[in-house]
Amino acid sequence: MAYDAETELRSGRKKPTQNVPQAISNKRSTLSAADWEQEALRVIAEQGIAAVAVEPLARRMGITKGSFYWHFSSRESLLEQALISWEEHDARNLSASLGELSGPRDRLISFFRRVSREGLTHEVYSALCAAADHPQVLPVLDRVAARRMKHIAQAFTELGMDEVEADHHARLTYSVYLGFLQLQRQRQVPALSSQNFEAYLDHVIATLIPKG
Amino acid sequence: MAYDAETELRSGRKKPTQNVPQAISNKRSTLSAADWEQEALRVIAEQGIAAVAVEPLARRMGITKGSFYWHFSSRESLLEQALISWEEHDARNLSASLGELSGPRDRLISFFRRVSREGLTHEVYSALCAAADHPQVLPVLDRVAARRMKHIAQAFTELGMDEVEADHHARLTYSVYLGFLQLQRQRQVPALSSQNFEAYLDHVIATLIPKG
DNA sequence: CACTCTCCATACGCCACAGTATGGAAAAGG
DNA sequence: CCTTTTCCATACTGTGGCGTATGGAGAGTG
Repeated sequence: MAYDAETELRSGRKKPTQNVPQAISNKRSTLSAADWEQEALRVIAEQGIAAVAVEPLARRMGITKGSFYWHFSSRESLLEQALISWEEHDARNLSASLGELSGPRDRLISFFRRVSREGLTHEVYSALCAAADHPQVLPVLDRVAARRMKHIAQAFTELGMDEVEADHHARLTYSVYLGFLQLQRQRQVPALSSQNFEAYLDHVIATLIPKG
Repeated sequence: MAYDAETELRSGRKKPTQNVPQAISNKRSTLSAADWEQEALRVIAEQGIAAVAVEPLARRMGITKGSFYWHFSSRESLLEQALISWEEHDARNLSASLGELSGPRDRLISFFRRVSREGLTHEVYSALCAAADHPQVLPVLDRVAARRMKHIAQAFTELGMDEVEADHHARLTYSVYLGFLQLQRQRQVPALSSQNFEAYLDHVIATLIPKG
């Protein structure tokens, strides 16, 4: 696995420690646009898109708006950049998973298991799903979902389904994933590490993935 | 079916037509708290919870805040009342569907088919799911999901599953429903009336519901 | 050393919305 | 008919965020 929760979003440069009592003063003395993007993605994962506000974000980073508007023209452009960055990362994740496993059944199982790894990526995705009405988010969501479902449908085709059935089954499978994310946001799902979760996952796999 | 998109939210009393150029001036000359609640639910369905703001809502109803703060102590209490009202309505829907169909398989199929009817109820639910992080919404979501999943698990039990398996399958089935709502919000789902949708629905039923 | 360019702090104006205060019109009750 | 109660309009304060203007410190460069 090339990415996990730790390395997903490289932890970035921090600020120059001026008068902020945080213990994380290190690295560079100046911020880059990428730093703002990564912090925005963290906020999205933690509190959703609506929480991505310039001034609170700046406070969170121990800095002021002055910096932000030097790197970005507006809040909107930050979102745009952050979303692009995240989407590219997600696309890399997907093709990476394609390369590492050969069998279609393994790839499908890995798709579900991936939920418990890559925490931040899925938290961001979950938050984005919650903002599907946002004009900047919707196209990203569409592309990501389409990519993933195509990936899944391909696997089902390899398992012997015809194209129409594979498409339906891919949509169904992906819906299960989306529904799981929703239930997870409601904390109505067993802990990812519990054995109850493992039992559920086995049930899902047994129901959705033909025994190859 | 006791409720459909038209009668779900009874269209309520409107305002006294003072200087607002709308064509819907009728009925009572004074508003009730219930009118505010219903309008709030419509806004939730259309634009999500965040769009439920006092002044915009008042403008939408052709009235001013003065009215609102006579009926409610705060925006928060409006949300509280509206959510309670919706939850009660949804609970009635559920038990109504329990009464009208006898076989468990029919009840499960009807659960999915119900999505295309009861438009407003599901639009509200979909919008609430998108705001699962909201402290007032979360408990409502929990209760509603729990009720529905219990209902579904009961049907699967009647179809011969043991309790654990029925619970897992109910969670899985409900996840499919939730995922469908998500894809619907992204407009990545065939139109509810299309034959493509019917084909997908057949696939879902064939995959998830044991042939009794 | 002076000069420029990079990055950030500070202060400002603007707007949207929450909630309050108060008065007034119209219906209800006597 | 007069009074009380119900319901709403208007005007106000306060808060929080967006975007702008401007100046200043620090590093890099001649």
